[in-house]
Amino acid sequence: MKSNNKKKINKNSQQNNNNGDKPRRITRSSNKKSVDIIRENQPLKFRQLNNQRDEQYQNDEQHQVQSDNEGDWEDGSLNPSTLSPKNQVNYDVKVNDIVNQINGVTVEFDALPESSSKKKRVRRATAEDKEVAELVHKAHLLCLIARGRFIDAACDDPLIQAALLSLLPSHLLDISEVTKLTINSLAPLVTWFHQNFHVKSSSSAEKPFNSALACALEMQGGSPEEVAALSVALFRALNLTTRFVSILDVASLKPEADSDEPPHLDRIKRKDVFSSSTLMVSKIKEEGTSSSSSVINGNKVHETSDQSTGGAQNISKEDNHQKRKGDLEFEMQLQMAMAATSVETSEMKPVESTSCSLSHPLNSLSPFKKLKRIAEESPSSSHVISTAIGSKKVGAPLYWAEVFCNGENLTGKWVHIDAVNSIVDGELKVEALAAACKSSLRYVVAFAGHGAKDVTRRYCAKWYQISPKRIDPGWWDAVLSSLKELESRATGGIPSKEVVGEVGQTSLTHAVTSGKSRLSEKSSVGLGKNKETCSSGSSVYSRSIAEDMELATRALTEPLPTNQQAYRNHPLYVIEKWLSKYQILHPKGPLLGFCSGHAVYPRTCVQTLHTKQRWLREGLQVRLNELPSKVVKSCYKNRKGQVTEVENSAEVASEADIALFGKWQTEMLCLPHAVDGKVPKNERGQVDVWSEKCLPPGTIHLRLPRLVPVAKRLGIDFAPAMVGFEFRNGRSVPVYEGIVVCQEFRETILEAYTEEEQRREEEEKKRDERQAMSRWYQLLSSMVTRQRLNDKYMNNPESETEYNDLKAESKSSRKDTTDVGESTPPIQESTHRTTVHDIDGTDEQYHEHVFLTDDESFVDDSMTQSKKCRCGLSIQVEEL
DNA sequence: CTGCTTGAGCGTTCTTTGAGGGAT
DNA sequence: GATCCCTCTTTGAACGCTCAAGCA
Repeated sequence: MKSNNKKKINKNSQQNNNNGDKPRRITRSSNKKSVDIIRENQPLKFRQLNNQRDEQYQNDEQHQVQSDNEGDWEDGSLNPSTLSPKNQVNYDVKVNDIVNQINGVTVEFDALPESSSKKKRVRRATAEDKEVAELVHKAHLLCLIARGRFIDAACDDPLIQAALLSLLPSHLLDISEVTKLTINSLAPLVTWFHQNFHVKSSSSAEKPFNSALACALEMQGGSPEEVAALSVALFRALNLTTRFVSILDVASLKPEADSDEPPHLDRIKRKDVFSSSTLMVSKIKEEGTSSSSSVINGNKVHETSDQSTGGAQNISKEDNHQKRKGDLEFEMQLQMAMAATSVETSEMKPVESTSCSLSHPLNSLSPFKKLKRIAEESPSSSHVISTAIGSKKVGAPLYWAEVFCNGENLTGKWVHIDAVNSIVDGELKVEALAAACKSSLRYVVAFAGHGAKDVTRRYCAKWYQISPKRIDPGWWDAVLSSLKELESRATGGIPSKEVVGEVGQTSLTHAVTSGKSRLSEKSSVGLGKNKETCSSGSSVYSRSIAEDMELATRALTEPLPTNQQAYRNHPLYVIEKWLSKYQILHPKGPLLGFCSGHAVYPRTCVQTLHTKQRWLREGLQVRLNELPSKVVKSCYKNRKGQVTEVENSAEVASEADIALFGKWQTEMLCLPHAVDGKVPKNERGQVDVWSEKCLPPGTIHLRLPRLVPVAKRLGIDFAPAMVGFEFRNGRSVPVYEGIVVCQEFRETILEAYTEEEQRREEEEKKRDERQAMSRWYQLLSSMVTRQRLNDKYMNNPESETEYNDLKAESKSSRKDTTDVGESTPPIQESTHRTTVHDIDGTDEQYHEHVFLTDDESFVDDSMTQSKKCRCGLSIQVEEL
């Protein structure tokens, strides 16, 4: 531990010294150094360290500085940040004092800590932080999926659907009879909905979602989530195949990503959002009721403010600024999900008249000025209703609908419909709008039939920016796999088995055959009665597969990024600049374009290079006459002990270069075949068994211990099998496991090994028994001796001489028993003659009991032996 | 505002095949 | 004298990734 600390300190100190403006280290390695500091009049500067970890280091450093009693010199430094704030007033003096105490010298400073504190200390997230953030991210995702499924189910509510239909003008009802649905045919419906339903304040966060939806229906307005859900319900009521789509505004995968930015930046961002032309949903001001409308990007957007209702939505920044915003969002979302799901089965209560005014605010739009004034308000005094509760990402489109239009393409098309903002087929606008509202488009999930499907690709043009912010795809796919199946069944995407067979999508075949869909009757009514949905499998051969292909195509046709940084980890494209040391482009083409003068190639051209030795581990060898694809400098030529040899030796230095080869330069490993029972060995007389591929032909690796003596005894040629390395005692040590022998000796060796192991086990068993016997004998002898001595001396205090005799006898008795060691105890050899001295102190005559073997008898169950003395005394002895 | 460079911090990867002394 | 066994000590440098700051 101590050495670890020392290491870290040294590293830290080295790094500090590398920087000219960094603190110099006060070291105990030489007092002369400290004197030199004065002589050269070089200033000492200290860096302000803020985090706890560094304080720990500093404490350790101080400790080292002050503990002069230790034998060897250790590096140490002094940092003023460990002083209390009060003490920092006299910082110079105090540090001088401390240093004086240590070294007896004077140190001058030319900088106060304030100047060095200008540079902010970067606190990096630890592995634990990242793990916690990932867990929060996952849990939040699951909650949001649950929430989405619940809303999706609410959209299938027949009462709500019926109520919506009752409001719909009769001429719009005809859309349900359209056989070839197109975007144009949807436009009037969306326009009507947009004119009649608006985003406004809502106290529904604490209500069951069905009740809230009914309330919003009656008010013809509600939260963005409710309005979007109403649009989905309307489309479903009209027999249109519809999904409820949501951006899962989930807590960041990166630790502390939300809380790093200072409050003033948050304020600026929020202000920007409200002054931006992309505002789409309302911001609620605490005082007064207002509504507003604005025209954004050609789309008319209504803004409605209302009395804030407190509760979950009233999130004061002052209250929460200490908390991680992502966690806060997660908690709020969790509360909403819990509140909503807890009453899932409850009856729909009558809508309260107090919260659901019968007056329609359709014609009460306030002027745009009002909105602007709201935006200029201090955020600390305002309360924001966001679709992501507690989120700063106000105005971002988070909920919309997707309607399947079978008349759009050959196979139909899922069409984005944001009825809240009256946007039809605006899938390309979503990312830009979300970005404008500082919202991240990490997960876009479509819900239908209690299922869910990730459709992020449809709305995301720059996947390379999104991908690093998402959870591990394996976990995400596993979570969605069963939900995707439900969604596909509900939207008519699951094809017949024959069709699946044609397409070759075995995974979907599995989805069909293993179908455990619990698609409710209600949802099937909402989704399944659509004529186009029920069209024959031959025409709609597989909606789900077609969509998967569409999304996959988008993934492969991403436009080239315009900045070269984006190519660093881009999944599709690469520029040579960002290749790592062991990578190369092969083949170098096709050229896809240029970015800042750098040629762009497909990522598939990137090949990983290895040394010849490294390829051997893969069971491959570099072909003869192959030239290295790349030569890099060895980073290990100057390792300890080799420095002097390597110095000034260009020849050796050139040998230190590492020749790298690509996989295309290799072939299957061709090792010499075993001949005449001889195992081909390497220069070390062994076989490196990195894998089975590394075994010479005709040999076999026997991974058993203690095989070497067996093979030696049988005279069979073998080689130790080295399976890897491990670091032990500060160095790399080869690890051997078993031996390599020719295949023909396999059975012979294994038989001999089995016999040898049996013999060894028997010997071990005998040895253990002997040890046990010996130890029992020692124990019993000690007890008997002790008792005899007690009987003889302790009950009859006598002279000092006798007492000394007692001690001497006791000592000799112990010695005797010790000397017996592990030899066979005499108790076993003496014709089973066991002696026990009489412990009855009342006997005047000393009697030594003798247990003869003739008087022994076994007690059946307890494995004990009964022994009798001629005097009548009997004892029971456990048989060993 | 965006993109690039640079530096720092942290985690991961790669490296690699003992020597000496005492007991038996 | 040969052989076996135990005990030393507990890598560390380079690289990759990410982020922040500064600059153009």
